[in-house]
Amino acid sequence: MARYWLMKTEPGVVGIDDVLAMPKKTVDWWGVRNYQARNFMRDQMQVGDGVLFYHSSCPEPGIAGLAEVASTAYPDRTQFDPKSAYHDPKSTPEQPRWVNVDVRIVKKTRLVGLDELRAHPELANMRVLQRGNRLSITPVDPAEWNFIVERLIKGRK
DNA sequence: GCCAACGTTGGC
DNA sequence: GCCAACGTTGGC
Repeated sequence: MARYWLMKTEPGVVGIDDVLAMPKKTVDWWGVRNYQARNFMRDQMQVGDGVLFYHSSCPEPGIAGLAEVASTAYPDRTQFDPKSAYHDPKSTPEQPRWVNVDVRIVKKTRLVGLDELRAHPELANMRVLQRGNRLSITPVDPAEWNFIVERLIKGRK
């Protein structure tokens, strides 16, 4: 059964326009260094799962588009690169610690900002709206996904 | 720049 | 295994 996720990225590093410019509009979701987020990718994500592509740490935080999981998890290339800020000296190709999936943009949408998300009681339980939330990948309820896609994206302007 | 939240580290 | 200190995230 398909699942739904919200995945955060900093548009100053890799934003939705950067991914649209890539071959197949697909990016490897490198750089996750949190075990809970890693485990979501490793243990639960399946090709075709829905993704809310979220911009964070930027002037306009919010959902910037719809995407989908385009691969199962495989080792994150940056963990082996000594020059990368994401290098993990304790990780080896034989026993990689960090993985990522590929994410493909389905469509860029208008920016659905945090304030707008907060305005709807139907979305009040979303992890991304909770105070102090830091987890970069969070599951999204089917009802929340449907509300956002049907009411906030397709249903408006 | 502030600070809440929380994951990670390391001494014991 | 505990837990204080430290580091990071991310909205404001």
